[in-house]
Amino acid sequence: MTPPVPGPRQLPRGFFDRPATAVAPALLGCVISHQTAAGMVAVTLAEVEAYAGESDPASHAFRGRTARNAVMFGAPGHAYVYFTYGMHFCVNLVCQPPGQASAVLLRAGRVTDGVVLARVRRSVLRELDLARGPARLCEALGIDRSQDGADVCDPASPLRVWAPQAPVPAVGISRGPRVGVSRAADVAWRFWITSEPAVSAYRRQAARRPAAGAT
DNA sequence: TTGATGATTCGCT
DNA sequence: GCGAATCATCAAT
Repeated sequence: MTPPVPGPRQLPRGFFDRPATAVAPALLGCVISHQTAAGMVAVTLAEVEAYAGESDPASHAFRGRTARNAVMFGAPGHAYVYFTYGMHFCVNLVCQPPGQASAVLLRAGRVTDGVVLARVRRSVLRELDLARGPARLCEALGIDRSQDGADVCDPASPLRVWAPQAPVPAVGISRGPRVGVSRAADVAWRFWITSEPAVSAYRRQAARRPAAGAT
């Protein structure tokens, strides 16, 4: 007989072909998986941030297209991976049609498959901390610059994203200002699952320069 | 070519 | 709570 519950469904490209602020909350509860020679690790997303693109002062795309952010200007459903602070990687999922550089930063989640491998990569004891933070999430999944541009909608891709087993109800989602950004720090484009402990701690970035003309 | 900075994390006080 | 680690990227020279 057919199983009562179908297997996980990979998210179609159309899912990402809309504004980042719409994609971000919809990604909560979804699963990102990375298959490598060492094995498979999957993370159920608990916290994300939306970046609107060239109109968003906090986005890497704010100053226009460069070699680093080129993937964000491309087709939706691709991974934008960048290197920062001289030692960390962070991963985004590109939204909207080519030419519109919006994306969703994957900030935190719970490792739901491949815990043993994730633990080896992260060398931390607490399971809750394996993917709690954008750079930690990348390290647990084994994501680096070689995944920049990966198509997460391709069934043959090592990096894929799956629909949640059960959708997260809207009432279970919280939102607030984005972490670590000094510009556009007032918009509430960070989304997380309220009841989920595997969410990164919020730290406000010291304002570099108040908007021109401020006191 | 040079200099400043960062969508962070970790360890120490 | 504070600062070091550590370097790709980008604006200015």
